Amino acid sequence: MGTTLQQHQEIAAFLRNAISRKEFAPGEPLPSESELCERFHSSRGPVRQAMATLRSEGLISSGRGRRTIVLDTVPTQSFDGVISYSEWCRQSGFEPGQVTQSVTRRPADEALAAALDIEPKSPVVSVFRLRLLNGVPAMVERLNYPLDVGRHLLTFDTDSGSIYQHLISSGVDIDNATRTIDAVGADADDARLLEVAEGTPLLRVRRRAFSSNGNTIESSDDRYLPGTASFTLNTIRGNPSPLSMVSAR
Amino acid sequence: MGTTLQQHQEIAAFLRNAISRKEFAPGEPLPSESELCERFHSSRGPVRQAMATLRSEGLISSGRGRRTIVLDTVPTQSFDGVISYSEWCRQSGFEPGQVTQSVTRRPADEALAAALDIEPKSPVVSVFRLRLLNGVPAMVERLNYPLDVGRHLLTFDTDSGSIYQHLISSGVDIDNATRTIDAVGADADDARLLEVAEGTPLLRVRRRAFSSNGNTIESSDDRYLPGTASFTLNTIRGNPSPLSMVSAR
DNA sequence: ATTCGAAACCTGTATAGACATGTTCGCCGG
DNA sequence: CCGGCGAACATGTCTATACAGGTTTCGAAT
Repeated sequence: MGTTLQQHQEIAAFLRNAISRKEFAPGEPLPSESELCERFHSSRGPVRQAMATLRSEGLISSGRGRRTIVLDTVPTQSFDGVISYSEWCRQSGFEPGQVTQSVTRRPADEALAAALDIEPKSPVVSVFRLRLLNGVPAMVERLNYPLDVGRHLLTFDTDSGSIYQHLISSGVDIDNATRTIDAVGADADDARLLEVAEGTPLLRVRRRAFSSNGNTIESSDDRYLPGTASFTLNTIRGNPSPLSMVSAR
Repeated sequence: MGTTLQQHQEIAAFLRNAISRKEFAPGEPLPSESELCERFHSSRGPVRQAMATLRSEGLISSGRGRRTIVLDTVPTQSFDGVISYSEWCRQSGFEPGQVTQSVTRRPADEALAAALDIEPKSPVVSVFRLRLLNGVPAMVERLNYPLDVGRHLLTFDTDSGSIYQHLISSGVDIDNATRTIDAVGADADDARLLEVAEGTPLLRVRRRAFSSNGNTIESSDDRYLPGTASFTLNTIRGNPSPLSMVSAR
């Protein structure tokens, strides 16, 4: 954990911190690069690297000649928060909770096998949980893992906490993830668990997670009650957006 | 337009191109930095800058010691595509269309004034359009502009094409934008225009656009028919995600 | 043949300096 | 008082070099 930070990480962390507590007001300028160089006894490289990070996070806007300014601020999200509902809650200051409906070991059907990039009928482990936000139903979670990942869950109490944490500490290597966001109507299960009418609009987030050598680790489907969660993104001219809108047609 | 590209932009464009046409297969390695240096007669700086861009777009994953690998690829989106439905369609190979319902000049109510960061009752220009994808209803668009921006629209035929293009060529400076994504049920207008039942789940994207000196330029609300559009995002361990999930509670 | 270890290679990090190009601000002249 | 020019300053781009800390590979010793 407490590994020493690199300079550019230290600078980025300092700026993120100062921005989030409004020490640098939205709309007005950050210290100039040369000031930051002095303050951190660093050359321009690390400073610019930190700036580039903040820019790609949508926190600041800069340009030739002008001072770098702070944008009206959207909190950023760590990788852990992207993957794990529990982590996200904790980062946002809420209390996560879960009520497990089922943990199943079964052979994969066509669609799931394709999503996990394995042979059809290979064994998979599926988890079906209702997730709570401060004790109130907020999301329905359907997780699917290939057996060599999911086997760590068969002896795990899925009501006790974060599956992600458990997988990490079991040595599973998660390197990157793809999320697809759309809207669906609540099906019968969703409706019952979230205590709404069938067909109620839900925000759906499908996620596939991969290890650094390309193996698919997870394929999941989370459905949020509207009002519980929404997604926010800053995009800056000249920085291509990593969020791409895709048509199904 | 045809300004000469900087080296790092040229390298990034080359790699994006090669990746998108699968000349570098998903899952396997990109040329090493030193190869790219040779190929582009450049030092490591520009090459690493290009890599950093692709990484923040979620296209590649790299790490100390290992080769840089191509992730299963999500097309990226230019800033124009973020702002403009017409641009997005064109980038995705579809034919955009529009049927204007109304263009209105009126005083802002409380909520809209707050969203546009102007005094209540200041005049605003609102545009209400049905948008088509290859001739089929796909999205309901509600755009709102402060008068000094919107005045360019009062004499513009909003059925003729891209409002964004028109504003740009009228000299409006758009620097960054915030998008918030959630799900809502279709209201009476949505339902009528999209030819679905009231309450049908729609994917809503609210957008606020800003100039480089912080003025709010636009506040909009787009509602997509499910199946027409979804959002996809790659996130890589160690790169904080610019897409942040926010709870309303 | 198998295993272990060192060399080769790769990306990450940092330094220092140079020049390009846009913005801001103040001085000076009209 | 105002306008315009220029200096100072800001960020963007590029080069060259060095070292750190991982992975891969291949050869030598067992």
